Amino acid sequence: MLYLRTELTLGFTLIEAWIGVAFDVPTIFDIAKKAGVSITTVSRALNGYSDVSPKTRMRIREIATELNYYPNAVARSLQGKKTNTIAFAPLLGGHVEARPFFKEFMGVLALSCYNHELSLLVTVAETAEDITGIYRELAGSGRVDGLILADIGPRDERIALLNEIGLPFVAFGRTADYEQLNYPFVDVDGAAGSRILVNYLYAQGHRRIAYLTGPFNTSYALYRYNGYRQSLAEHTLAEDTRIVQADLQSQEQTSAAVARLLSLPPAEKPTAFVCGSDQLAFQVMHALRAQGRPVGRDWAGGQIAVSGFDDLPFAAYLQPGLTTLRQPMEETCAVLLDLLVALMQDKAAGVFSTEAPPVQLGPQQLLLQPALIIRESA
Amino acid sequence: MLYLRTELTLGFTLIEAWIGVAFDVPTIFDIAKKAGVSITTVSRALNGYSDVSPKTRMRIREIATELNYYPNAVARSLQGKKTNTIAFAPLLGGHVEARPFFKEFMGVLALSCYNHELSLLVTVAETAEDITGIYRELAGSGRVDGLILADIGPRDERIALLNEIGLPFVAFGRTADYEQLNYPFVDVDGAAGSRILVNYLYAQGHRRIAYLTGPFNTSYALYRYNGYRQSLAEHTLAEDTRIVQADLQSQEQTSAAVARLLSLPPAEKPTAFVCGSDQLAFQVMHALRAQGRPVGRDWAGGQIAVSGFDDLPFAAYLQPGLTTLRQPMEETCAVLLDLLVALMQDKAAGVFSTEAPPVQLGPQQLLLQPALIIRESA
DNA sequence: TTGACTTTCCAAAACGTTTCGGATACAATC
DNA sequence: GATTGTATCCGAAACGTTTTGGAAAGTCAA
Repeated sequence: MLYLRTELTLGFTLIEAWIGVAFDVPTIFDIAKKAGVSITTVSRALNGYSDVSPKTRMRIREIATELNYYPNAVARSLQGKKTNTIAFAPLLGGHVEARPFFKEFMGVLALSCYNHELSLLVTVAETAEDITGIYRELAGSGRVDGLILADIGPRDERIALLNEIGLPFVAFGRTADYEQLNYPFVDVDGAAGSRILVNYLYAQGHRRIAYLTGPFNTSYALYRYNGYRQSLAEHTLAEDTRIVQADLQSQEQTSAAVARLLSLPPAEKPTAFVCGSDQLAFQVMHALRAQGRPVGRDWAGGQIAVSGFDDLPFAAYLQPGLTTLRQPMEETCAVLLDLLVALMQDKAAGVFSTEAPPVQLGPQQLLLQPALIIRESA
Repeated sequence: MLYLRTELTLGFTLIEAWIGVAFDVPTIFDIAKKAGVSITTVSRALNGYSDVSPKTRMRIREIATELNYYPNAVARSLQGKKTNTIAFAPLLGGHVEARPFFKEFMGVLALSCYNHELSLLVTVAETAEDITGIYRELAGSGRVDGLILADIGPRDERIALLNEIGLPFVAFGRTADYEQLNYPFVDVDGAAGSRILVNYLYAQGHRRIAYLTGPFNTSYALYRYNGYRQSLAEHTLAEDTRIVQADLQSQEQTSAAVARLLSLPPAEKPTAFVCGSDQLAFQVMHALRAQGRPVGRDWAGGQIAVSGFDDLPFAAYLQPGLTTLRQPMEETCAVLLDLLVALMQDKAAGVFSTEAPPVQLGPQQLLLQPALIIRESA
């Protein structure tokens, strides 16, 4: 379509508008005609095959640029070639606004795709039923070469589905049975992160450490929680010092949970609030502020220590700055794509474009380490 | 590909691995063969044409679901049908981490695409040269039906390019010459927003209002700044009360700018810091905190008022909560897609899926209004 | 002069759909 | 019995590439 500026008169009003005019995108045929060769030769010239003379190749190249020719990616993929596109099909139960991590991840993934010379096709699904059709269509349609999974649950029927379909994929996160099902994934060690954090709090003198978390339908939430439990056990803190508020899904629920914890008798009241995600920590700090309770490291002086997990860019701007565990997001996405690209080329994953090689759990299962970022909140 | 679990022996190590096995995705031919009809009939049955008997249609449908058939989207688009996919090709000069709004926008856009039953193809570009090739390829390849533009500059060569190429697009934001070039866009009225805000500050008694902004290479930054200027003029505040720090691109630069403003003699020192974006407001508050200056509404009492623009979800979590202008992001994306969908169908944009109809500047040019969100920071 | 080899090119098939222009069979009408 | 109409189906072309399996022409050695 070529758009032309024109003037239309409607009654008394003069309207300027762009009028669409049919306009042909040049194809390989146009080049062949202009160069006086066959389309085969054009194709092979443009794709760098050796069986075309330098002169012809040059001429074809010139005509191609002159005509603003770009090969039709759709025709190319139909023919069986790679699309250099991967899909990201997150499973969003409704509100994204409540899920800053999703946006963060997608942003970093998009940039990482750019570095890997890939396009990213985002197809949002809401329910698990949707996802089946979406994955099957994605596989059958040849629009993408691979798939990035996120929001992995402790048991996740999606990986069995994808194995059945045969679409190359890499999961961000792992199921509980990852050792049996040898599928490719990259995960950040949530349990290790929680242990590092609890050790740190223990060293600061904390003995009653509360844990706040969202629902356990994603396995990262479980791993993080388990790390907390393990660390308490290592420090031989009794079972009943485990003070947990789970399934927090809104500011209201979080505020209520915080109020409940604060109303415990002095001997049971926690001095530190460990949160399963930064988002939750934001809500917790919001609630504490609303109740006039100071947040900080000085628990003996009545402050309450708060920590998060993720290190969203925003965590640094909070007042006080949020002590949290950094998920190496860029590194994660880079490794995710390294793995996926290798899989799409049917190669074993070898070199990774990250500084430190990740821990290898299985042949295609990688674990990255979170880092404790100490700010003022704990 | 069908993946099978097997055991491989490498030296002494026993490795379990998934072995890829060629596996056929069913096509329209498979269904035709199984149903004993032609592929034409299958196609027409599945697409709801009337020239196929109810019995045949039913049988074909059953076989299709039994075989897990999904039509190949690539073949379909090659044939000239719609792809139900739009592209988002932002122009990122490097760091995304410094651009929370980009991630926010993309997240909301992805969800809005879901509501419009569209897929979103994200192709990040870094330089303006990249973008030419990307747009042309997108247009020629038939992978997408339309395009969403963002980060519009005061003069933006991309819209001329797209008009030449003939790919339907809608811009988020507008160039300075939008009245001459009658291209479709949706924008949020930055100038109006700034005026509302400055009026509010004026009513609060502020007379020396500083303005801090990033570079003026995007036109939203210019519109917002112009609104500030206009509002100062309306209140007959002299030109020399304009205290502007522009081209702020990092925390360091922002901190330096804040220090400069704070070091002005008492008669010139601003009582309010108006920031061109939330991101910048975060940095300003960070700097003020580092210098021990309290942020808030009580300027007579020595507090400094700080405001932002965007209302990122995070603005509410700041301490004190950030007073800012809300960009109606969901509404913007919805209207953007309404407009684009209409354009892709060669129809004039009519009904919008938003509550209040947006202001119409031109035939396909819409302006949404930001809303002042008053929190504690100003 | 022949055969072998190299260089350069191309026709046709294939990828999986949709669509155009009939074709067939049967019923209804004159 | 011929004509018209209707319901149901199908063959073949088209979309724009890549790839396969040669073909033609030229070069070189024997």
